[in-house]
Amino acid sequence: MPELPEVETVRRGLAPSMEGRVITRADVNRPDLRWPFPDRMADRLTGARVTALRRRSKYVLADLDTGETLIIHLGMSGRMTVSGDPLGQFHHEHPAPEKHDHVVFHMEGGARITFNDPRRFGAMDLGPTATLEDHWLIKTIGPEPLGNAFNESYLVEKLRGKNAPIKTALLDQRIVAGLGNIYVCEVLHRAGINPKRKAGALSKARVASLVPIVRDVLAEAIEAGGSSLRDYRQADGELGYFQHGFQAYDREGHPCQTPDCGGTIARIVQSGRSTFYCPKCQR
DNA sequence: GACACGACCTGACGGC
DNA sequence: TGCCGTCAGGTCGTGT
Repeated sequence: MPELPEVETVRRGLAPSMEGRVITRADVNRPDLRWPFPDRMADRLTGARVTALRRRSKYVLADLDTGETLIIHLGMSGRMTVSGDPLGQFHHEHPAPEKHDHVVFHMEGGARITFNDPRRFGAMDLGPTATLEDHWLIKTIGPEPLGNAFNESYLVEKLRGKNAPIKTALLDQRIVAGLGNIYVCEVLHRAGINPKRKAGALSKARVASLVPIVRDVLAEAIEAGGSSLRDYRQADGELGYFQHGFQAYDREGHPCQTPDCGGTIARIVQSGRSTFYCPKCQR
């Protein structure tokens, strides 16, 4: 899926066409994605003005002037694209509808936001804005990695005594929000930490070293517009470019780029998911 | 409680 | 060409 950098890129792409504008109509083309849509979702969205477009972890949050917030998750293959915005930077023409266009928002001003998700692992829900942090999808999520609450002492404390591999721990959204398979691989490679190491057995210094690396990797990926592998597109349909900067992810058999390492990137499976790492320089 | 794994879906790709 | 198996950016629920 889109991980945090991809979701942030999508949010930034959608904001000019959504923030401050009224949803004049919502086409809901099926009853559910991962879960059933909330009752009367189309009715509750129609006529609502989007007062702010935010992000929490991998969720896009559209605050509405009705007192509710639309919660959107892109799952593994979700895309949100803008078309027909005469004031924006996007294609003026509306493209022909495609298979898997599940929800379409028609915005005041002519823009159309299309949510397309072939695998339907995505989700949408509505919840009261005032108590959004208590929403069941949000309440267990850990701190934002780019915020102040994610710091060295927090991570040291959170990983203390953990038996799970550090790779698995960093994927755990309760520990830190927004990291997915790609960026955890990249972070551990940059940190020189073997993904199989037990999280609780790492020294405090090594755990602490992860914090600035997590921030750097995510910030660089956002700057590059995210990573485009298979399904991901930015809101304007363009590709992200961070995949060209991958040091480990999807590079099995390729030489490790770490200076003077000379190792070869390997692929293993942890918790059912591919891990890419260099057995020579990640210890 | 902690952890591993299956399930949810569709599509792309490689091998035969 | 076409079929089949494998894999994919996530995460909830279940079993151990």
